[in-house]
Amino acid sequence: MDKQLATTIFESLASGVRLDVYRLLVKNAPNGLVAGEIATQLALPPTNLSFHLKALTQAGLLSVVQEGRYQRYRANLAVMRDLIGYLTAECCTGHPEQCFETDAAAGCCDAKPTLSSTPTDSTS
Amino acid sequence: MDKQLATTIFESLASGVRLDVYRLLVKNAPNGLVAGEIATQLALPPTNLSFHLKALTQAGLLSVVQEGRYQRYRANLAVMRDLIGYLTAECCTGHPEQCFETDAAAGCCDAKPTLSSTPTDSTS
DNA sequence: TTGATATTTCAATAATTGTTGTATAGTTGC
DNA sequence: GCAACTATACAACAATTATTGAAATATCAA
Repeated sequence: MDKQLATTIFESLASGVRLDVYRLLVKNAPNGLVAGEIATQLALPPTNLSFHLKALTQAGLLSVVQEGRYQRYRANLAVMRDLIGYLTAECCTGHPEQCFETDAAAGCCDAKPTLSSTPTDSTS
Repeated sequence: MDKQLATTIFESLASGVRLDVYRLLVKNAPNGLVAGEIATQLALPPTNLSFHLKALTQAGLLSVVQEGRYQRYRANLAVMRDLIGYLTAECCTGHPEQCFETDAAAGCCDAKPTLSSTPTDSTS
């Protein structure tokens, strides 16, 4: 994970449409969905969906395989895991006691609710 | 965390400049830095930095307090934690065995390297 | 007060991104 | 071969975002 890739990934998720697409595929992991199913569920014109699927795929967030005349898209969860690592890897240098309490992504499947509402200190 | 906020946060990080700023402040949590220090470290014109700081702050990723004639910016780690939860909360419905292995954000401070191929690059 | 410092706001411009319709390419089944 | 279906590529236009310098606001120090 380098800066260029991280920026590309954030750009990919910085659109309501693409965020919907990505989350839909996270929810439907690991089977994924074919393009037409995504278009139907999100009520998007195929041209526009294709534009956004391309962006997500080029960022590495999705992978795609051909199945006959269909294209099946899947969320690439490992990339998200690496992105989170990139954001948090250097945090709080010299002050570990102030860090994330996380557990964070463990909210997935392990369903540890320890994090959802606990505020750290706060400034606001 | 709703879709609008998540999109705003991703937009905030979808710029090389803002990603640099945010990571610099994560690294310098919890003390934060004043605007001039950020400008110096990242070699940015103050006008441009102010533009990006405003975007990050409005997204909730940073908080700011006035210290005399300085403005001190800090990364709001709780927001990032919630964002990660938003992305992963519904993943793999019905197929938990295919999920994130994470641990992910625990890379912070706990420094469990179990998850990533490449830990960091750290050059901005 | 005056002058220096720190940061933001404003306005103009440059650059990028999103959406849509039409056209194209590949797959299936007859 | 042909026609129907799935999806992507291209082109035009609309909309948004990034960058910069000049001016404004606020604080500090004498």
